[in-house]
This record gives sequence, structure tokens and C-alpha cells, in this order.
Amino acid sequence: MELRALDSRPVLIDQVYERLVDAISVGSLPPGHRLRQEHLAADLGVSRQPVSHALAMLKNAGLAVERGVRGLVVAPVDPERLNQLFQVRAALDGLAAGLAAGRVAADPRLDIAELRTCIEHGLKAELERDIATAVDWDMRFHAAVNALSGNPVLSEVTEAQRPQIRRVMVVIKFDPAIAERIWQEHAAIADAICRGDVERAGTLARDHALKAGEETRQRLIDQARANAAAVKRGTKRDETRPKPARTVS
Amino acid sequence: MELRALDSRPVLIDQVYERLVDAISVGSLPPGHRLRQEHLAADLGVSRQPVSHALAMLKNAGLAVERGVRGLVVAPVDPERLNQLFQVRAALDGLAAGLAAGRVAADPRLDIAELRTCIEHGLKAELERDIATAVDWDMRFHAAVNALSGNPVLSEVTEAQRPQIRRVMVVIKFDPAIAERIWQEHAAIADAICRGDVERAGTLARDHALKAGEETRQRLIDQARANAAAVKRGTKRDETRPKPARTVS
DNA sequence: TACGGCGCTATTGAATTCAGAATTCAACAG
DNA sequence: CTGTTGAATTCTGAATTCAATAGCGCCGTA
Repeated sequence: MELRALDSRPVLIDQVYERLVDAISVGSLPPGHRLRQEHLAADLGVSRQPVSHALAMLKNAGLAVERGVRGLVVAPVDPERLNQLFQVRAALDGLAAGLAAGRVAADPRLDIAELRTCIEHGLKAELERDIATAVDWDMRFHAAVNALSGNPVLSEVTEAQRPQIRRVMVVIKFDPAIAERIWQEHAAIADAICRGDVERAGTLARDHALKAGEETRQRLIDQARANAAAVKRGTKRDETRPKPARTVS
Repeated sequence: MELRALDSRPVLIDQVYERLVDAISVGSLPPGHRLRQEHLAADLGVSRQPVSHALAMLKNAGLAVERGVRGLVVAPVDPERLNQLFQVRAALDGLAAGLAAGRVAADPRLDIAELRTCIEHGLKAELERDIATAVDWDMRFHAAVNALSGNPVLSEVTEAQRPQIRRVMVVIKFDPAIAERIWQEHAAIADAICRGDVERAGTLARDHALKAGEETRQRLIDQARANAAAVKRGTKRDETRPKPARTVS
């Protein structure tokens, strides 16, 4: 019997990083919120050392940016920048889908069940309006396509962008019409891959990302406008402004 | 006039990182070499703290990988993996060139002088067999295309891969025929961009990267084979094996 | 009242110290 | 002679401590 190595000593750096990513994705650490090493360390019950490392990783992942000279803040959600990110994703996803189709055509024994699984569960969650689960399956679908591409570098690059994508994906999932169409497009991409149609798989995946990017951008702009109006009326606070203390956990 | 922020206090982390990247690019830290925090700290005259951060960044950049359970080593130069990286670069460079062409077509006042400058100086250095300088101009040319794309995210993603590309670029620059052809292709890409030919600029840039990737892969394989033969004859040490202490500076 | 100088505080970068885990080497038994 | 077990060494992650700087707030003067 093959024994899997048991999880090595928990590395605090990674744990802290995961916590911060989750907190930012969920929104409990809103855009613009200052990230003070000491506060975070106290909240999480660790020293500043692992927090410092985790923050560096967070900055690298694009979820934190330096404000002024000293200190990091949670990266603002910039519609234009997100659209640019989706442009990049379009190129990468197009490449991934094309490569995957090529590999499936060359070796039909490749496992394409994961794609079906993701679409099935994702659509189900979507119809139940379980947005969080639907987002998970969405990310997992694209990860599966990347895995099928047979290009680990490609997988790593897209994986690095995952937290940023994930943070804003909810905004388009809130529209049932868009959400359902997205899964139709996923199914079409999966079909093209299974048929080994390199050209079509690439084109579909690219267009899918571009469309998602454009819609995300539009939604974010609308949302920001509504938010600004609410702030003006005083019915809502501006979350990007100075802030009360807030815990992570 | 636009004032650039003046250089802040030298941050050791960044300095250490730059040193390590340079050492790896130049080859004074060969692939497989163990990266011991204490040794590096002693060599550079700093404590382990900044070294630890820099190593994390290095791992993130793909220049270091964890070996076994403990410790990092300089990432091996894997021809297949490099080829995969160039596949990714092909998609990104194709996107960049296409976007750049579109922007130039829309706004002819964009500065395309940088492209000409890079080609001119790069070709000159190439003819003089000044490989290091030629590599610099090559990287700068692609950076200029990325800048013209108007997509900062795209620039950041490709920038993150720069050290890996740079490390292996020398192997194809050693062949004068390939090197000169590369600059012809650069010129063709620049022309397409200046003409605003989106389709052609994208295709040329994509093919350029794919070709470079394939040639790099072939050269690395040949080189590894020759190296292995030399090791077998005992005329050369295998650099990927355990090694004597070696300084960074 | 407005502006400039001075000092304090907050916060991060860096160094040092501590603890735990793994590799390696050596000794002993089969 | 070989394989296994135990200890010592080595190396990294984490905590704690030290130092330095940028931002700010207060006060005095014009």
C-alpha cells in the first residue's frame, strides 16, 4: 500500500495567506482597507514574521497594493484594470482550450469527466442561486481546462490570477440570465475540446473570457455609481475611506 | 512636468533579490545549486531576514524550486518547461502586438520611436557579437511592445516571466544566423504595429515566440547532451550535482 | 488666521534568538 | 559486509527585539 506523506508541519505563512485571500474575496477586508502587520498578527494570533511574508505574497498576487510610502492596502476593484486582466485571461484561456482540444484529439483516453462534472454541478448551483458554490465550480472548470492543456506553466500563470478573478466573479453571477448563459458557453467549450476542434475551442474560450470581462467591467461601473450615489445620500458609508478597526477571523 | 518619486531608502530585500537574479542569469549560481539562507546572508553581508523574503520572491518568479522537503535550489533549465513557457509567451506577445497595433491605428501620435531604437541598437550589438547587450535590447523591445499595448496587467504578467526568459536567451543568441533572423522578425512585428495591422502584428509576434521557443528547446537539449557526454568523459563537472561552496558576489 | 518649524507616534524593515524537523553519519547487530 | 537505529548537525520557520523613517499634530510667530 502506498502511504501518502502526512501533511507536514503547518506553515503559518501559507495559513495566513489563505486567511487573507479568503477575507478579501468574501469582502470582510474591503478594498482600500489598510493592512497593518501588527493588527493582522494580533488578530491571527501569530507574530509579524509570517504576516509579513504573506503580505508580500498578497501584493504579488495583486490583491494588495502599496499606498503611499509605507504600508499596504487591499487593492481597489478597478473596472478598467479588471477588464485588462480578462483580456489577458482571454489569451491564456484560448491557448489552454486549444491545447486541450489538441491533446484530446491525439489521445482520446484523456479524462474529460472533470469538465462534465463541473458543468453539471455548476449549473445546478447556479439554478439554486448558490453563488459561492457556483463560483467554485466555475473556477474549477477553467482549472480543469488548463490541466487538460498539458502545459503546467500555463496553469501556474492562470492560477496566480485566480484570487483577483474570484473576487469579482460574484458581480456577474448575480444576474441569473448571464450566469446561465455562462454555463452554456462552458458546455460549448467542453464540447469543442472533446471533439478535438482546436480552432473552435480556442475561439470560444477567448470570446467567453472577453465577454465576461466586458460584462464584469460594466457591472462594476454600475455598482460603483450606485454606491457613490448612496454615499452621497448618506445611506451608506464609503468603504474605501478611513475605517474602523476590523477583525479578520 | 511629471516628477518621479525619488528612490526611497534602499530596501535590502529588493537588493538581495536583484543580486540573486543576476547571479542566476549569469550562471554563477548554476541550476541545481542549493540556496542556503545562512550562506547567502553571509556572502551578502546581511541577516537571514531579507534573504528569506528574496528567496520567496525567487521561488515565485520560477527561478528557484523547493527540493525535497527542505530548502530551495536554483531551478533546473528544463527544455520542455521552457518550451511551455514560450507557448504562454506566444499567446501574451500576440495579444500585446495586436493591442499595440490597434492603439497605434487609433492614435498615430503614440511613440513608436522606442521600437526603432531597440531594433537599431539590438541589431548593432548582435553584429558585434555583444550577446549581453543584444539580450538587453531584445528584452527591451518586447517590453516596449507591451507598453504600447496599453494593458498594464499584460505588462506585469510578462515582466514576471522576464528572468526565466532572460536566463535562456543566450543559447539562441549564440547562433549568428538565428540571432540576425530574430531581429528581422522584430522589424516585421514593428512594421505591422506601425501600420496598425492588428491581425498581422499578432500573428507575427505569436509565431516569433513559438519559433524562439522551439529553437531554444532544441538548443538546450543539444547542450545538455553535449554536457552529459563531457561529464561522462570526465572533462567537465556536472554542475547540477553537489557542489563546493560558491560565493554570490 | 495661516504658515512654518519642531517633536512625537505609528509602522515597517532588519537583526538576533529560539525551537523544531530532517538529513547524515556512525556504530552495532545480524 | 550490509542494514538498521540512534544521535549530532544543519537548516528553516517563527518569535522577539532593535532601529529608522514618514506622517501628524501641536505650538509659536508673522
